[in-house]
Formats: sequence, structure tokens, C-alpha cells
Amino acid sequence: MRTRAALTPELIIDAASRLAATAGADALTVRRLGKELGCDPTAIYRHFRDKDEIVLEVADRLVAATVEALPSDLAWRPRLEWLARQTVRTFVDYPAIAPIVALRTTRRPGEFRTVEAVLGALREAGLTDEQAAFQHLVYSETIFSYAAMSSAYAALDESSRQGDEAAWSHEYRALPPARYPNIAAAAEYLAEIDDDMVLDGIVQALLDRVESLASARGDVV
Amino acid sequence: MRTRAALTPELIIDAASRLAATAGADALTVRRLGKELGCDPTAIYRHFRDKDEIVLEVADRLVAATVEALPSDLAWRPRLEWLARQTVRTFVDYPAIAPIVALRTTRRPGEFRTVEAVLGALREAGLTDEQAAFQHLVYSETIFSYAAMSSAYAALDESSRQGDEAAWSHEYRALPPARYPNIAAAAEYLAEIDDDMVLDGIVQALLDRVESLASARGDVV
DNA sequence: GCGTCGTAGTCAACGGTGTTGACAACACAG
DNA sequence: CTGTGTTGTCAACACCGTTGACTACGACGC
Repeated sequence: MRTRAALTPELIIDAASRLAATAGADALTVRRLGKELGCDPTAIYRHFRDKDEIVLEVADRLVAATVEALPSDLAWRPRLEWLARQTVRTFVDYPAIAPIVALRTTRRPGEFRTVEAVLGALREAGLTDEQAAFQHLVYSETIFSYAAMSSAYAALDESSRQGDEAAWSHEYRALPPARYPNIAAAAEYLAEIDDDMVLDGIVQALLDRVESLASARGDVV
Repeated sequence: MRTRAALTPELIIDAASRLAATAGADALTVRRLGKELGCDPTAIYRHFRDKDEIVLEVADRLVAATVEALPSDLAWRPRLEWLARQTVRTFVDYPAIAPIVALRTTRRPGEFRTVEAVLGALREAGLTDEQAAFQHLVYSETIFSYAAMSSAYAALDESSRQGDEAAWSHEYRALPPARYPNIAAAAEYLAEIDDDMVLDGIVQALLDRVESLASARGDVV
């Protein structure tokens, strides 16, 4: 049974990436990985200590691909806007690894380069090194968490998602206005807001704050 | 075996809440729930269709308790700041249900009252109904995602968490400055930023934006 | 060329998860 | 007193990540 090419970390990560790209947050399992590679599932443990290590590797690959595609000819603000949108898109496309990327530090090249890029944009905006360090964390934790949540939401089964959307368009409108006056006033608008608009709103708030910090500093100097 | 009080949805949710309050994201399992109640795990399925329904119920109870504790004598801005902090705290205390609350609409009383409270604060700030609807989503999605991520992070095993903290204080400082000039400039500050500060930074950015929208509107009128 | 040795793959198994279907025991209505 | 329907029990299913024993292979020293 030596016809198949020998297993390598490279091959395993490739297969894991393919699985993670398929729908469903639980698409990436060791048993499926074995089937995809045409070997016994436990053979994988000869090359990786545990599943976590595989997921971190796939994660960093995605992060690296994202920052690599970052257009360098943009000003700092559209650059960070692009990065936020692309991050959410990548997370939604790879639901199996999204939660891991969001809360773990991979400590791998892709992450280093992303941190470097974000810090660069913030310093370009005119922040001090200390401000840049802080706003970097504010920006990336916010975007990462939001992307992870979007991803998890997109990976929900159809029925749960439909229920959630119906809530905004129907149930919230049907609440008694006497007890919920604010909802009554806002209900007609709530149903029309989609995810992209919310992300835009978040990014705008974060980057407005960066601009105001930068200009305040500019005034002092 | 009828000495034990008969099972009710109420009793089950109580037990589930107790389990969810213990450490670990996977503290709440059907089998443990059975043990806690002193009955066979599958008896629970006589009262709830599946585990998801239980988790949603526990989740809404927490949301309700949070909004109930909201001090009403605060101005709109400190009120939203309090709500954000308390939400994160609750999520961290109940790691088992945090991811669910963050991305699902529970469509239950606790959620309604929270939405009502946030919308009320935003309208008080001076936003139009449409702006309030939009900023409500921006605020709550951001806070919920961030809280869910904090919760998941807090529920990590000690070793992973230590690795992550060591990354900021050691590995990022050890990167070659030639290739990572921005990280080199910011490294000394990165290690000193803690989670509370980041949350403050996020909330500040969001609410500054609300204020600027409100004052822009005030100018026009 | 032969023996040895480490390693990569296989296999069975463990303990865990949510969930289902058959069965029994009870409370209650007629 | 006899159904009847609800409620708890039990065994089982199909998964999950992971471990330990076993085996077959390639490479190396002599």
C-alpha cells in the first residue's frame, strides 16, 4: 500500500484547508482528514501533536494570504477598511478555523505580517507608537471577533438563520408599543440593515477615532 | 423512584445555569445535566426538543438579569458603557453559553428588553430613529462578539493562554527590526495593554461616533 | 548482503458528545 | 377497574479526539 505518496505536513495542511473551505463549522475532523488523504486518520498524529496544531497552521496560512493580497497603493484608511472587509470574507469562507484565529495568537509568519501592516497604517495615520500599539489591539480584536461571529452565523443551518431574520422583520414589529416604545419607533429600520452595513459602521467608528487622535496630536505639535 | 421532585422546564434551566456558571466552555453537557438533576440524561428530552433550546433559555435569562441590573440613574453614555462592561463580565462567567448568545437571536423577553434599553439610550443621545436602529446594531454586535471572544479566551486552558501572553511580551520583541520596523517600534507598549483597556477603547470609539452623529444633527436642526 | 533500528501507517479501543426508539411505571379519566 | 397518555429509564447509534500496541518498510552500519 505504498503507491500513495508519503504523508507530509504540507500535504496534510493542504487537505485540511480544502476541508475547512467546505461549509459547516465542523467540517474539519481528523477522520474526514484521513479519508481526504486516503490514509488512516491516526496517521496524522505522526506529523502533528494534535488537531489544534493543524488548525493553527491552516489559520496562519489564511491570515498570510489575506495580508499578502493587501493592495499597497491605498492610503492608510482605505487600507484598513479593505483589510477588515477581506478578513470577514475569509472567515466566512472558512468557518471551521474562524473561531481559532479570532482568539488565539498563532505566533506564525502570517500573523506577524498582519500586525506589522496594521501598525504601519496606524503610524502612517499620525499616531504615536504607543497610540498605534493600543489602537492596533482595539482594531484587530474588534474585527477578529466580529468576523468570527459572522462566520459562525453564516455556518448556522438554514432554519436557525431564517428564524433570526424573521425576528427582525416580524416579531420585533409585533411587540406591544406601550411596553417597548423605542423598538416600536425603530422597528421599521431594523429589518433593513444588513451585515455589510454593520461592518462599515464599526470600521468607521474605529477609524474616526484614530483620525481624531491623530489630529489632536497634530494640533499639539 | 418517585421520591425526587418531578422534572420541570424550570428545574432543568436552573440546573443548566448552575453548570454553565462553572468553568470551561464544555461544562454544559446533557449527561452532566442528568447527573445534576439526579435523573437519566435522556429524560431531559421530554421537556426540551434539543440542547439548543435549553441553551437559548439559559442565555436569555442571563441577558435579562443583566439588563435588569442596569442602573437607571445614569446618563445615556455611562449607561451604555456599564452595559458593555457587564455584558463582557457575564459572558466570561458563563463560558458555555456565551458563543450562542453572541450570534443567535433568542427572541425572548430578556433580549427584547435589552434592545429596548440600548435603543432608548441612543435616542436619548439625540439620534434619529433610523440612526438609533443602525447604531444599535453596530453597538450590540460589536459588544456581543467581543464578549464572546473574551469568554472563549478566558475558557482556554492555562497553557494556551500563557503561550499567548508570552507572545506579546517575548516573541514579538524578538522579531528582526529590519523586517518588522513597526512591530519593533510598538513592541514595548503592546505587552502592557490589558483586556479592560481594549474594551474601553472599543466602547469609546463607538460612543464618540454616536455623539458626533448626534451633534451633527443638532447643528442642522 | 545482512542484520538492526527507527519510523510511518494501521488497527482496535477508550472515553466523551448529542440524540433516538423501545420499554416500563406511574397518574389520571371514563 | 380498565384504558390511555405522559414521564423516566435503558441500550444503542453515529460521531468526536486521542492513545497504545503492532507491523511493515527504508536506511544505515558492518
